[in-house]
Amino acid sequence: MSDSYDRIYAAVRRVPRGKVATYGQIATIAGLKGHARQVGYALHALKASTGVPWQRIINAKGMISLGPMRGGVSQRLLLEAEGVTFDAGGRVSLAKFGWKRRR
DNA sequence: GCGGTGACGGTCG
DNA sequence: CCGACCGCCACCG
Repeated sequence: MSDSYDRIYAAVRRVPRGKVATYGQIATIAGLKGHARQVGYALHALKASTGVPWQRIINAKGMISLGPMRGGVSQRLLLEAEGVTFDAGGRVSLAKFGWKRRR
């Protein structure tokens, strides 16, 4: 396990329930500013039983980056279970659910 | 060690 | 508002 991944996971854990964060935001918090892709890799390599709320991480468009058959559907259900709503286009309102990091 | 790929982001049209 | 292009960089074969 690399320290970078650990930081990413730590950043993801800071996202409160019912809120969502973008890859770029997580990357910044993790100290990997501009390396949003690495965040994606880190989460993809993440196992289900790690306790990391990976479902709260979405792209800048407010949409689920995962393909529908790659777990995206599951992610959406998890978010809706937390109170996050999706519009007709399958997008989340970042203005309402976007997490504003506090320190 | 090289080249292609990707859970992305920002800009341009 | 939405789609297309380019840029960045770590990971995998």
